[in-house]
Amino acid sequence: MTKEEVAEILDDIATLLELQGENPFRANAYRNGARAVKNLPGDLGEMVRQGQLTHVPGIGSTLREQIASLVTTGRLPFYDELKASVPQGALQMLRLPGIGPKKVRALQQAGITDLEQLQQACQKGQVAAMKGFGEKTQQKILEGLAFLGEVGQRVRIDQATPIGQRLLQAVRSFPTVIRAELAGSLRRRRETCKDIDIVCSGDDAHAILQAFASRSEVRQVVGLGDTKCSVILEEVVDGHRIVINADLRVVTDEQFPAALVYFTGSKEFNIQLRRRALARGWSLNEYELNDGRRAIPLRHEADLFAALDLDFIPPELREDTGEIDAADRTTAPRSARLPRLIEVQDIRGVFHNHTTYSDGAATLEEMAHAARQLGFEYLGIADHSQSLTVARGLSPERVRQQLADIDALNRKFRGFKLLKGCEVDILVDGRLDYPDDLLAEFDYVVASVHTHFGLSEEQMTERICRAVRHPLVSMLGHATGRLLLRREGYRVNLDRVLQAASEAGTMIEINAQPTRLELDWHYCKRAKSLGIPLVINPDAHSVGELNYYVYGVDVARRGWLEADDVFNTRSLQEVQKAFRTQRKP
DNA sequence: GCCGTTTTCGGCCCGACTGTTTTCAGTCG
Repeated sequence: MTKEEVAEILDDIATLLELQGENPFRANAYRNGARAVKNLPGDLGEMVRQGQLTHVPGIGSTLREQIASLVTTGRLPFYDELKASVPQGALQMLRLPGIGPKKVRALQQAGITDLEQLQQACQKGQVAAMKGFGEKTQQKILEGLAFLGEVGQRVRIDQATPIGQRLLQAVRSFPTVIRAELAGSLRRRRETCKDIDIVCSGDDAHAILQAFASRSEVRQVVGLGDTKCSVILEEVVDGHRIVINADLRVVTDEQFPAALVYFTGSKEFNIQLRRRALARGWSLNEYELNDGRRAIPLRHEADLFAALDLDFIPPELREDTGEIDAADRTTAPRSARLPRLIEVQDIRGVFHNHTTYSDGAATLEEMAHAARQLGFEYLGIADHSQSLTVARGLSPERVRQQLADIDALNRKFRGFKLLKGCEVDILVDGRLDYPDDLLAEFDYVVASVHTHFGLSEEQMTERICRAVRHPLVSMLGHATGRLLLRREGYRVNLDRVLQAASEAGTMIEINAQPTRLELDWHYCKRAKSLGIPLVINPDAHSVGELNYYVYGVDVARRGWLEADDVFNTRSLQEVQKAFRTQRKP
């Protein structure tokens, strides 16, 4: 069982305990445990066997035993019993806005155990009559039922970003607004967002909130108070209708720095920051940092960090995975420091891109032109290999033709070069889809899994490790095959894959397609610690998709990567040299 | 359930908003 699966079960247990009306702190302990497991460095099975879970904060004796049971037997009787005692419908009710564990419990005790019964009870007016409920709650449930599956779903970052940017510009243009910034997961550049958070400072909060609530893209005003407005937006992005929540919070300009930190989160990061303030007898909330006598004057976010003896922590790192310790100015000698994160302009080229030769929409020439427009020094072409017929994978003859075309084009370029690569399929047994003599003709080779997703974890891990160890493979393509919000990745032990890559000197791709965004940032951090170079690749199938590399930079930043950790920050010469030396005879 | 330079028991971040209430519980972030 993978770390992710174990973490999900612990998280489920937390939810089930809440639904049972258990002590909320006990439930929270399971959520913390889930997070701790997810962030563990290394192979969970190995750590359990070695007894290394003993010193992990957030995992005590009970969780340790339960995790061991899950890892060694794949089962946890406690979880099974808990699951059996809570009706499936209860979990679905939790997805309704405004409905939490307490209300679900009340409904269950009234004999309403699934969504269908809930709808009927609301229509008959029975829910409004229950203690603690009322007309409005009943109406809200009915509205929630109508939009279930639409509102409250997470949205990909490439879809949320343009909506957030437009909204932010609008807020900045409202009269009396002084400062405004995106906050929340969008500012932390998470792969997906549940809502769009904006914080602003201004003199007339009422007018600002009114202007926000009256925007044309607002479908519904969910809440409107003195300092805060919550709406549901409906917008079309790239031809897709997106429904997403948006919150605006208005504070005074003196409060803005503390508010921005607070609403940027993450929640776990905020808790740690607040604990740090408490530890010195201070207090921190969304308005101010107070030393017990007065609010400490803050002009910018960095002032708040400095007041707590911390270096400025970039939003992408605020996940409570060690960034506060790394930023701590009081520990001497500094054991760990915050990384100087990679930036978009550090990228000099990308390696995994398709053309009309296989399933791309643009020709070699068009792709090269677009890459030069982006200021790249080089562009790697890596079309699909022969067995991937659905993507018009290239036969050896066709791909040799492509290599000749690239040579011809390169003779025309000054200060720019097309690099010759391929995205070779990793066959079901871990062999590659081209013979070695052909692979040796490329400048570099990306190896990816596109078929047989249903293998067991053991088989898939072996399959990928074998490809990663192949002396002609330069980098592993999209490491787990996940499609965000649509498909889980295949079952694979990534810790073993990383180990194999580290030993073989094989690089690993950060696939910057916003539908994929893997290697997941948790593992980027781990890859870095193993000395594996990461490669940001847009996996572009058209000219426009070359721009996706910026989302790969987001992932890299969340994974603590510096420019030196990412292969495509190197110059053309360095890249070519590295590819050559990677292939030891 | 976890955790400990105040503690092995008694805490566990904290405020806004809503709706159902006559003073506050539940939800949310």
